[in-house]
Amino acid sequence: MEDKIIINCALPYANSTPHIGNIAGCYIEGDIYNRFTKLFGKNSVFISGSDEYGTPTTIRAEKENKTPKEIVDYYHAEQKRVFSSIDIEFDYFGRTTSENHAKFVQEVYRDLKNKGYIGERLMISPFCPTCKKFLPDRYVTGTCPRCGNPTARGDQCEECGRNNDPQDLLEPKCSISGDTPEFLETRHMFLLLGKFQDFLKEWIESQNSWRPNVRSFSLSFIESGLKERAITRDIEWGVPVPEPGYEGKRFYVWFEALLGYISNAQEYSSQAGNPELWQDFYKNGKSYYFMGKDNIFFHSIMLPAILKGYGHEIKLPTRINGNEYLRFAGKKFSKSKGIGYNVNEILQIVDKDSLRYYISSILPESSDSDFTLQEMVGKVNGELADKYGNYANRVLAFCLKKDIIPEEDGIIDEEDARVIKMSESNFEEYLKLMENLEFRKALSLWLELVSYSNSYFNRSQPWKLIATDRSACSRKLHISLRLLDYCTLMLHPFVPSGTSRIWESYHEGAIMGTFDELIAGNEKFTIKSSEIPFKKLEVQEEPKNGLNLKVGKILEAGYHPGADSLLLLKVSLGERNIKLVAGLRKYYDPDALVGRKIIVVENLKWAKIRGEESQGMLLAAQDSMGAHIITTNEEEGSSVKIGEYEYDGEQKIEIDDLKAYDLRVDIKDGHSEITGLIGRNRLSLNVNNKGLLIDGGAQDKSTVR
RNA sequence: AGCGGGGUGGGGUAGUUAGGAAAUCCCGACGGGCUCAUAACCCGUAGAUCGAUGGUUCAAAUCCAUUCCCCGCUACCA
Repeated sequence: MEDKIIINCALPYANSTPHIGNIAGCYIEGDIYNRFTKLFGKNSVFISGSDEYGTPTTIRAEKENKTPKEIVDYYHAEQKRVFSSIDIEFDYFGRTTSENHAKFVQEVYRDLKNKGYIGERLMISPFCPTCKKFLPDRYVTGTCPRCGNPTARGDQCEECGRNNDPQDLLEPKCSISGDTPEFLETRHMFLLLGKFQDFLKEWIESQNSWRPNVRSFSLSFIESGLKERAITRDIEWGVPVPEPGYEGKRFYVWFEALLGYISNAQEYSSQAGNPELWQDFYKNGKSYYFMGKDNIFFHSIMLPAILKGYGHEIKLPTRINGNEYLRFAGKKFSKSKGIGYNVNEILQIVDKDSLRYYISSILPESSDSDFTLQEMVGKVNGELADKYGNYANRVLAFCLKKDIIPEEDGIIDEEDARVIKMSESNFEEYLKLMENLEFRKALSLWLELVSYSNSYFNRSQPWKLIATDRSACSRKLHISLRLLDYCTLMLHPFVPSGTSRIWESYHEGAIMGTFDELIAGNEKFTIKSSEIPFKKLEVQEEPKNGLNLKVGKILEAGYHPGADSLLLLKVSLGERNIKLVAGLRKYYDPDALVGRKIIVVENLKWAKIRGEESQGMLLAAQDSMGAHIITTNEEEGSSVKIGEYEYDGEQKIEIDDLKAYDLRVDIKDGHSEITGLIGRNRLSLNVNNKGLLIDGGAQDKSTVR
């Protein structure tokens, strides 16, 4: 009997719009695999849903003066809309605030409790007498015991990064009422994870098909010992705990959300008119889970422990597919810092097919990968539009224009036989890779076949054959179209819309049914039209220099009182003086710096470093010998250009923005210069057309910052 | 500085888990072909001592050690 397959994607948290990093790290892979399994005749369902409980939702609701329900309603709808805007089609996209979900979570909880996998423990938690409730750690503020920051939070101090317990804070306050919380005992239920330690170890060790990163991460986690974990909290927004005395408590999100996979599948089954359907999948089938690497622990350890404890014949995950991160031009995608695009924004630049193609070709399967507009344009135009799109168009347009019907004529020459064999073996290999979730490799195999198809068409020269041997011409075109069939179906899971368009332009039906049926039905083609299937992208960015670099002269230098690697400098920029903090203490004596000319990044956001304000930053080259300040003989206050580009910006920049310019030392023919990137060009920094100097010299390719 | 991930032709990458003859593919450069097609496609050429050093081995991009550099997160980075 054919395997049943359930495909799950980590439930997205219902408080934001997914960005490209989320899509690439999880959802698009699920969608690709789902489309693949369906196209190749497997019985699969693709399920996810929004994760709607938890403290971040409460916080957001308070900030926006809304109820948590209003927040999650909005984002649930938003997420559905965003996924469908890029053809990510779930069979069911549910939500953890459903009644059924709560019922199922409580059922699993009772079962685990009865079997002795859950124990009650006493904890000490901050309780606000004014608000009359226990406070989440982050709702407690106070003075950090390490650095003295008076606005540290109960979970972490933003100033020194220390991870706190709320009890550690001096003069703790409730961040809502401002009153001093009491530390009271409170009871909570704990999942006794340790009971599963040996089982999990053995189970994970036997999972040979898992990616190495997932397997080794999980094993090393188990190696360090599994501790019991609280599964309830003193909060209001969550699934109620069916336990006397727990009326004011709720399940902690991670425990409850993991069960969403099954509760969503149950809801899907009911909706499909067969409430027991989900059992087919979870008891007799395979289950695939797609997620980002930050979620591996929950899926490879928590979920299996819960399912194992619960039993009821539910099978443990078949594959846990943890992905690395997709970065945007080298930086982590971040809404709050405005790095990268969310899906809505990127769709104003590219169409969904191009976006899906590009993301598929750089999926962060085994290591972090970079999303850049430039590379996207290159790949989409060169591969999707030029090679594949143009191939479809050139074959179809030829047939239409010359009014020739591609048909077999019973003859197969040596060349044809070789091509057919090649396409078949390429396809077999593709199937193996797809089944093993190696999507990037599968896609590069596809590209190989596209090139091969173009090559065959070139060698066949149908434009000549049509005059000399119409029958052979028709046969060659027929084979060309069969190659197009393979290319189109292989690409279909990745780029569903565009491939459907192409398919329908030369077949009677749509891409419906299984691969075998589709291929078998193609003894004859009915060419209806030929259009350019993929438009080329035109994304151009005017290169500009947003770095305001000025020559400065050090007036005073001294030690930073509160840090052992920092210096404090007073610097003249000509018309005014500024204060700088510099990490040079290990390499420079303050006295030796006074009077030196330096290069200052003038439009850097001011920042407080260990209590001292830094109103810019000086440039220094860093190599294995240490730090070397960048200097010049020109007047203080002079501007530094990158190539011919003068400063052209108004905004203050973040320190991370410097990385885009990739300032570094370049040594050519014995001469050192400082260079930076403007657009694609690496240009040298100069003041009044004179190059910059490096104090003491530095090694080639040293980073300047 | 701590943790994690990497250094492979001009750029981007595959190959490293199980060491083995000529190191993969895409872009770019150069030369050629074709004219059906989206100035597209196809063929060919050049270009890499696989970061460095040392070791194991008949054999190392691949294993071991040391080291340098880069990136991400964190930070006494600014």
